[in-house]
Formats: sequence, structure tokens, C-alpha cells
Amino acid sequence: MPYSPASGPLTANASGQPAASDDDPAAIGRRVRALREARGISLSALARQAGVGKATLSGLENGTRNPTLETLYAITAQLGVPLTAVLSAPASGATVRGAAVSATLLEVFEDSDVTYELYRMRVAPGPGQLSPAHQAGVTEHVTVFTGVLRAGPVDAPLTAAAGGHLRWASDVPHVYAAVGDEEVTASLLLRYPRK
Amino acid sequence: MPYSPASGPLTANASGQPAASDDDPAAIGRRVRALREARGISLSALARQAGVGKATLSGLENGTRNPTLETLYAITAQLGVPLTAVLSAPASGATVRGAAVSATLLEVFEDSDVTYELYRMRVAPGPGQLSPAHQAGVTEHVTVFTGVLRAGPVDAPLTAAAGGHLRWASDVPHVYAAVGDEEVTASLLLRYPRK
DNA sequence: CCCGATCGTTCCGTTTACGGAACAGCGTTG
DNA sequence: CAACGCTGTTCCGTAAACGGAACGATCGGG
Repeated sequence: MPYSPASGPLTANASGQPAASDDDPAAIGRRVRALREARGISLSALARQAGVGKATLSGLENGTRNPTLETLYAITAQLGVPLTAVLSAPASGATVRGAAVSATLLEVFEDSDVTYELYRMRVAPGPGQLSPAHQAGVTEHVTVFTGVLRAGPVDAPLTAAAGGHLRWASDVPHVYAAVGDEEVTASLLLRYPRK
Repeated sequence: MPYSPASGPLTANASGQPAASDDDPAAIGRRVRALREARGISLSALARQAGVGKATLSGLENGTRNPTLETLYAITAQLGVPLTAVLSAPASGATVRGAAVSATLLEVFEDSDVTYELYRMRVAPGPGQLSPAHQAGVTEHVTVFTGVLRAGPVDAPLTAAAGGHLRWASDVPHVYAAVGDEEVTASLLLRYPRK
């Protein structure tokens, strides 16, 4: 049983960087209250419209309760905003970092037998970074936004400039490196079969 | 959203309403399970690592429980993904709709002289949709997640299946159409020069 | 002034999400 | 083929999130 490389396109896992930072539950309450007041709605009215108790909404706004998804969804739906609008940071991101590369997960999409993970990736100028082989069947698609990227299997990396597109099977060790002095920005799509 | 008009990939419509749409709670469970299995972690192990009960995680994955934010966060943090990765919701508010195509803006990136807009796109089965010419210098990059997509200039459209990648200059009228009965899901990257 | 209406908070009984333990199913071992 | 180790599910007592009602505070009108 091959121990799968933790999360994300890089080895680095966040075992050491859990939570703490921006999951402040009180922040959610503050955002809800701000959205409500921006619309000039009273707590009582919003609670009634959303079909939740006033006690629930009050506790949520003050951070004294740990709401269920159902409750939070009912409220955000009534405010006309997506759930993500009140969760952590706007461009929320589990960010995986390496020496030269950082990648932020934008979205996960599940097909019937394949999973896609879409990242925004940045590669700093310098020697680049090595990423170990992923499980079999994993494909990486990269579209370069800025700079010049050299990436792919260690023995046969590819190069693309802004607007270019790279694609390789990543079941072998592969590298990411910025060519030149400019930081590389790109989108990275990971495609792997569901087991 | 402080973000530019940019009329999106489709003719501007933006009917606006972030309709309640489907917030299928079971879908959250399916995503969590998919992410867990993709990492080769057992339910028992993930529950222990995340500090939640096995019963909780089991119920969550099977959609028989309505988790609290705290619970869901503990699990997604351990998986190394943001909360938004498992929430069905349209990640960002800006959704552009057409008859057959809908696209949700995920992120905007500004380079010194070029702007990128990254969308998640869905194309419903059927006759497809025509999009008028964009300004000169606009390039579209599409990576297909599910289904088979036929897209590109009206006089020379290209075809790609799941995992495939298309790219064309979109300063001429172009089309999007799903081939076959399956809905097409894809990422769409718009690249255009700043004025 | 008093009164009614509404504000947000707090109290309380009910519902339910929680974690621990017991459970059945499956592969591997001795 | 019992004995293990592991999987994921189900049972159950407890903690807490829930909605409804009661509360004090604040505002505007008669």
C-alpha cells in the first residue's frame, strides 16, 4: 500500500501548519453581522426570513455558537451571498508551500471516476523544486500566466512562456523551475483517477 | 465585487440572482470521501488525525449528518484543503449564464500588460452556444473535465475529451457545444491584453 | 408620561451532532 | 479455520445547537 503523498501538488503537507490562522469562528459572525447591517435588516427579521431562531442568529453573530452547515446556509442564502462569502478569507486557501513553489487550491471537481484539483501556482526565480512521483494515472496540466516555466519529468522537462500550456504524466518525479529572473504564475490542474 | 466588467466569456447576461440552486448536503460527503480515498487514508485514520469520532466522519460522508463548521473544518484541514473545496457552492459570486453555457469566475490575475480570468465552465448537452468575437489579442484556454467539448472559431472548431486541452484566438466568433449527451465541465482561461 | 413596537440578549425544553464502544465484513497469519 | 488486524457502520449516553418564549432596553406617538 503506497503511502500517498499527502496533499496537493507538492510533498509538503500541512501537518505542521494546521488551523490557527484564519479559521477564527468569531470572524464568521462578524461578517454575517456586517452583511446584515449593510442591508439594513434587523436580527429579528433576518432570523424570521431565514427560518432560524433569533437565539441561533444572535449566538452565531457573537461567536458563541458553532453553527451547523444547514443553519449557516439558510442565513447566507437569505442574505444572497454564497457560503464562501462568510468563510475565512475571500480567496480562501489551503496553501501548500515549498522552497520555490507555492500552490493554492481553488477548486475540486469530482467526475464519476476522476478527480480534478485546480490550483493557482507561483514559482519563485531560482533553482526550482523537485516533486516526487504521484500515484499512477495522475496527470498535470499547467497554463503559464507570467514568466517562463520549465516543468515536467526530471529527465525531460518542458518549457512554456506566458500563455503556454504544459501537460505530463506525473507518476514519475518531476520539477518546477522559473526560467530567468521573473516569478512564474500559472494555473495547475491535477487530474487523478478515483479508486 | 470590485472587479472589472470584462463581460466574461459570454455575452454579458448576468441575470444576477445567485439562486439557491443545489446545496446537496450529500455532495459534501461525497467530496470528503473522494479526497480521503485519493490520499489512501482510511476513515478510521482520518477521524483519529482530525480529532473527530469515526461515527461523525462516517455520518458526514454518507450525508446522514448535518455537521458543524468546527467538525467540517477539522476534517478539511487534515485533508489539506480549504473548506470551500468541499462546499458545492459556486465559489465566487460572478456567474455568467447563457442558454447552454454557464461560467463562474474563480480568479482574476493581472500581469503587467495582460489580464487572466479563470472560470469554471459548464456546457449543457444540446445545440451549443455562439459567442461573439472578443477584442483583438484575446486567447482562450480550455481544459475539459468531463464529457466531450467542441469549441473554437465557428469555421474551425476543435474537439477535446476529458483531460484534453483546447486553445484558440477568440477575436472571431466562436462556439461551445457538448458532443453527446453528457454535460461538459471544464476550466476556461481567458487571456487578454490590458488596454 | 404611558403605551406599543421593535431592538438584541438570555433562559429553557427539545432535538441532534458529538465521541466512545460494540458490531459485522474482509484479508492475511499462523 | 480460529485468531488476528483492519475496514466502515451502528448503537448509545452526553454535550451542545436548535427554536420559542420571556426579558430589559430603546425609540416614537398619543
